[in-house]
Amino acid sequence: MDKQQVKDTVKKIFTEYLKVNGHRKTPERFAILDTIYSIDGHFDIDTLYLLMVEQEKFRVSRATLYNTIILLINAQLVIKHQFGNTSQYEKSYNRDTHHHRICAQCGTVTEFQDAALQSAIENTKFTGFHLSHYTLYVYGLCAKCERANKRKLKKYNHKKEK
Amino acid sequence: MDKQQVKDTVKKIFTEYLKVNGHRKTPERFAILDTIYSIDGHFDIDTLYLLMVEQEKFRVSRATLYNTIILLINAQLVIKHQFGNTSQYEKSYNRDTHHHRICAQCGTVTEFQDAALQSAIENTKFTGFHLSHYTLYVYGLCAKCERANKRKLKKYNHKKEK
DNA sequence: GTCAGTGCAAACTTTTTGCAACTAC
DNA sequence: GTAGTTGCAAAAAGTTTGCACTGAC
Repeated sequence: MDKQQVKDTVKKIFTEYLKVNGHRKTPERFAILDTIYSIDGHFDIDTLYLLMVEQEKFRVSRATLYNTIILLINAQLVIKHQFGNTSQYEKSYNRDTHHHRICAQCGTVTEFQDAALQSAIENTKFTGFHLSHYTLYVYGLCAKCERANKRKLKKYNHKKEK
Repeated sequence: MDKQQVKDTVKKIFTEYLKVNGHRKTPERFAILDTIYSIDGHFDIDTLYLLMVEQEKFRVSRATLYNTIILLINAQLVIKHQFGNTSQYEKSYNRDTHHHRICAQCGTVTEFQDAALQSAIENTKFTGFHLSHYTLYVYGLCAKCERANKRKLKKYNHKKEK
């Protein structure tokens, strides 16, 4: 599915969501949805705000972005991450499944894919819960930080032996 | 392992961590570690602060809690979650593996366990990354919200037919 | 004695809220 | 016309920072 097709589809889904839930179909809301589906990867509210101002497609306030993104999350068109201290968002429709590997020490986040892992999660049965998506955050030490720690330990042991 | 044994062990691990990294062994730090390992489940900084004030064991400032918890995370004795807008923490040493099921609509978080899922994650091979722990957040609709949405949809379709 | 660590308050950042103006229905 | 939505600014909530004081080494 190409980008424009995805945009058309999510617009349809959002329109239906708004109708069913008695919300108005404002131009701001569709401009926000369109902009989000132009972004690859993660973004935060401020980035989205600046991007929309920059593109001059449609000027919206931060408050409206916060309001609208809640609707999009409920409509299952956007998912929310919370790495670090600002909320990160990403489109969720027609997006490849991926997991996040986070260094507990330096905070670097990298994406990875793993078919076995994916099917294990997707085959998990839930009762009284209708699965829509999931986020797996794997924490550990990246190679760089692990080396740094080993150096520290070595230095300390060396001192102790003196 | 009983609670006191766990506390003793983590105290030893933390002491070693402080030594290796050239940090001081202050009474505040050990009081914080001890309090955290008395808490079952999640907590946020404010809850921890109030708990320590209440217990009158050791009065520490919020700033010290923030400072210390970063050390504990680096020492891999505490893990950080970010549901909602406040950071949540939990002890990580000798804690049962569990996953989190989150309702995308009402935000309710429940823990669950699944052996197949756990082994799939733990058997995933990483190169250049030393796994320490992971968090799996499964999002979806809880039974309650799903029912609510179906009612809304029905109401809407009913209206449309008129 | 020295300097890392602490407490306090102020600053900063992100998100939420109140209210008047606007507009989709 | 009317109620939901928007923009703006103020407020709230969580976290970080600066600085003087304290205490671990």
